Amino acid sequence: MAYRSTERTEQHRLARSEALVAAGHEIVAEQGFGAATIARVADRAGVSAGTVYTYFPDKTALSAAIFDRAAGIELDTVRAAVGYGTEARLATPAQQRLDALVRVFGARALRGRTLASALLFEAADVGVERERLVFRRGYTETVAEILSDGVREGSLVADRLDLLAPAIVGALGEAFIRPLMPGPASEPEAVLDTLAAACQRLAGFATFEPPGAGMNLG
Amino acid sequence: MAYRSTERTEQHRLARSEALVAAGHEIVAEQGFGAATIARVADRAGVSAGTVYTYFPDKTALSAAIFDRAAGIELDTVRAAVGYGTEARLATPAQQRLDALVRVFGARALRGRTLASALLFEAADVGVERERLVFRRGYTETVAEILSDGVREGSLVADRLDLLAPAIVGALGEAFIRPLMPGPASEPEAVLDTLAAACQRLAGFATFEPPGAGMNLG
Amino acid sequence: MAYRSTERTEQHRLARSEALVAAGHEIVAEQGFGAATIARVADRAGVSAGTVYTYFPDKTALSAAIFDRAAGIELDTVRAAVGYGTEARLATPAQQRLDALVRVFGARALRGRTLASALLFEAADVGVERERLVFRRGYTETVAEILSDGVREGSLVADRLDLLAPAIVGALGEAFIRPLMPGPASEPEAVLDTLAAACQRLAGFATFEPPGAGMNLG
Amino acid sequence: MAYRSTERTEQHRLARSEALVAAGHEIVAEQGFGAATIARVADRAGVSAGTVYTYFPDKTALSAAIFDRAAGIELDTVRAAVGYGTEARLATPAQQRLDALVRVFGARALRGRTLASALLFEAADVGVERERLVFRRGYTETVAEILSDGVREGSLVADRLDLLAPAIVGALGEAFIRPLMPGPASEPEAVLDTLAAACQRLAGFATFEPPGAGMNLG
DNA sequence: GATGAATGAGCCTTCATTCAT
DNA sequence: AATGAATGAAGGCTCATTCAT
Repeated sequence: MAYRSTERTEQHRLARSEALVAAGHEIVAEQGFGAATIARVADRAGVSAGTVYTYFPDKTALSAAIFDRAAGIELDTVRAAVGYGTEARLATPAQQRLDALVRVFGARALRGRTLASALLFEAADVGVERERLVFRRGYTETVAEILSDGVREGSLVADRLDLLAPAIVGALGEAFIRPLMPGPASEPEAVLDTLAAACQRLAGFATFEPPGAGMNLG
Repeated sequence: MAYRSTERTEQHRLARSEALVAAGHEIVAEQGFGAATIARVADRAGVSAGTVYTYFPDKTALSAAIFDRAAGIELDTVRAAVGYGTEARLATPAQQRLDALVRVFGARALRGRTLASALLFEAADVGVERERLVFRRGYTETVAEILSDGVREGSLVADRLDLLAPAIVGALGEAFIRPLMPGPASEPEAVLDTLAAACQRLAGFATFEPPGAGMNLG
Repeated sequence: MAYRSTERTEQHRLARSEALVAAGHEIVAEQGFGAATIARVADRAGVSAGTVYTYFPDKTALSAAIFDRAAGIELDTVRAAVGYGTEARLATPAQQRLDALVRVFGARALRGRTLASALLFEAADVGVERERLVFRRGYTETVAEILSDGVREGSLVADRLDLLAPAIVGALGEAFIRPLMPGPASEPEAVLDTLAAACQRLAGFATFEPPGAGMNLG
Repeated sequence: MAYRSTERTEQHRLARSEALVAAGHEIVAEQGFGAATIARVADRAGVSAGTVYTYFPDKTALSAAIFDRAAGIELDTVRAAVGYGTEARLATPAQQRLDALVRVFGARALRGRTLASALLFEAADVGVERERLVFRRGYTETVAEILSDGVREGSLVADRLDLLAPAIVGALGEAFIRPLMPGPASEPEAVLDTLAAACQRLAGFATFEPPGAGMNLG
């Protein structure tokens, strides 16, 4: 009766909720989590501040949702690029997949530094910190899969993947995202090349000639 | 007389300023930059909030000064451990010095996570971000010196030290300070060993047997 | 047909309205008027917040209706216990009826403190305050009837029943409902006995031996 | 140096704090605790809202202070009227002192109903509720002292003073403060007379001829 | 120079009420 | 008649900054 809801309505709810998260995503990408106040997010979504509370119980939940969306997109892109979790991935040598991972991650990070920094480093809500853990674990698992594939295929000798994988994730985050040294900015290409090679060494692969993009680089 | 007076005054100014920065350092080490409000710093220094503005034009400047002090101490300790900038450093192989750097840095970071996290990651004032750049450059230069010493002594083949050095710094920061994966926490010793080895590889050194503490570890 | 429809509609209206008030009653009994927000009441009644405004012009009116219902039930129970307004009441001595009133009131209040407190004391809407007046008048009239019956039967000498009756009501409310003095809590039985006796004196009856429950205690 | 504080300053602090509490007192007396918001109190004290937090840690503390002041004045007045805690009190018969208590309490309550109601009944902050307990205990102790003096002097036979005393306090509060029955308002004098007599009976004193004011009635 | 009280903008959150559907 | 999303005015609280003394 009236409203014929649960279809149109539910869709609307999702759209609104999505709009709020999208607005938050934009703000975080531009200015970091510190700028993502309830009022600002609501305003950018074209909605009043009170309305936010129809969709999220509190700021922590909104922040977490924003983080989830932003980080999820990043992680999915990287995973797609290396065939994470697929059978098909084994058709490509592990070393080449690590190379792809570094390049996809790096290219995106260099393009959107504020966002990358917010996702990886910015101190924020408890909600964000909780999600961050999940997100980092996701990256670490992705790297770990590649490394253990490498071990299995014989191209890599390594123990303590539990320490090596996060170290690689860390090196990536740090090297790509942190504002690099002032002075003549290196061209992105050179940065990518060097760090891809460094990660190969870090992982323990033998020297590697980058193959040109053989996979989807997102 | 006038001069004298000015001198005394100047000394007093310095002492006060120093007391404020020291108080801030303590607070940041205990609770991060988020807790270092003007009122709290002034209070811990035994001074009124208004007085802070006699010594620093605004909060940004105070935060920057606090950062400088805290980060400076860390950097100096690491540099002392590897003989940065001294003639004497050349008596020790580069690879061994890199090992020392990793271990000193890591040991301090693991001991004082809040401070380390604040210095490396915590979102903060513009002032802090600016200083952070300087600080990271300091580390990078320290690593770079070791690497180029290695090249000179023939133990290392590497170009693009400008990219390699920050990658090493980044890997260190990330791997030591971020909350590691949930699950069984590795013992600090194992962490240090593994990361030291990984950094050797990252740098491009051949495999290395850690030598027992041959240098001052601060 | 038209009439029928109207009747059905009217019945429906009443049912809805009643459901809202009942929901409010529950909430007030559990958590007081402060918890009886429009949204909460509507939700518990299985109705949307907007719908409330179809039945009540504003929150004040809803609160008043809730109060009316809750207080009405209490008052009716007490009145039934003392035969208020019936011919039959005169078969029981006034003093014994006052005893019954005190015990019924007290027992219910001790059992449901939150509700009792909400009805008697909780600061609330203008609407509630207005109804509270009616409610208290109801109690006062009940006591007054007993007292004047007592005068008529010769067991009591009193003028100014208009002042005596509310004083008795007040003593009841206060003594039973307010958190009693800290320290060893008296057992409910003792409290009931003592206050029943005190009310006898307050009313002006001679000493009275409580008779065992001679009336319906609801 | 500068400010020569701790004398002038401390005095000023006290004055301001006092001004805030006084402003709160006024508001509560006029409109109850519900109206005593931080902003409103600050405004009436001629101060900004933020300033309140210089003097009170949070709203609970401010409310408690307001309550303390208002209730303290009332209690002190009543106690002075009955010689509470003094040796001199024993010169006056207990029954007469109870009479004085009722009249002083009642007269003040009838003069300032909103305040009395706020102090005795209004649901409010945790801070207020906590203080209210103390305040009620104060009244109860005052009544209890009179009653036990009466027992000692032989004019009264009573056990369970622990229940009788609060019942008297309750009766007073209720009968004087609650809006009495609508209709022709009784003259205050008659109300006082009747309730004073009722309280004598409630306490268990024999009939008593009111003596004309023999004590300070505040 | 030092003080520290005062300020006021800004943050998160709640809730009675309205209105297009 | 019913819906329930949206509103916007409060409310409590924090903190960098100013200024009379």
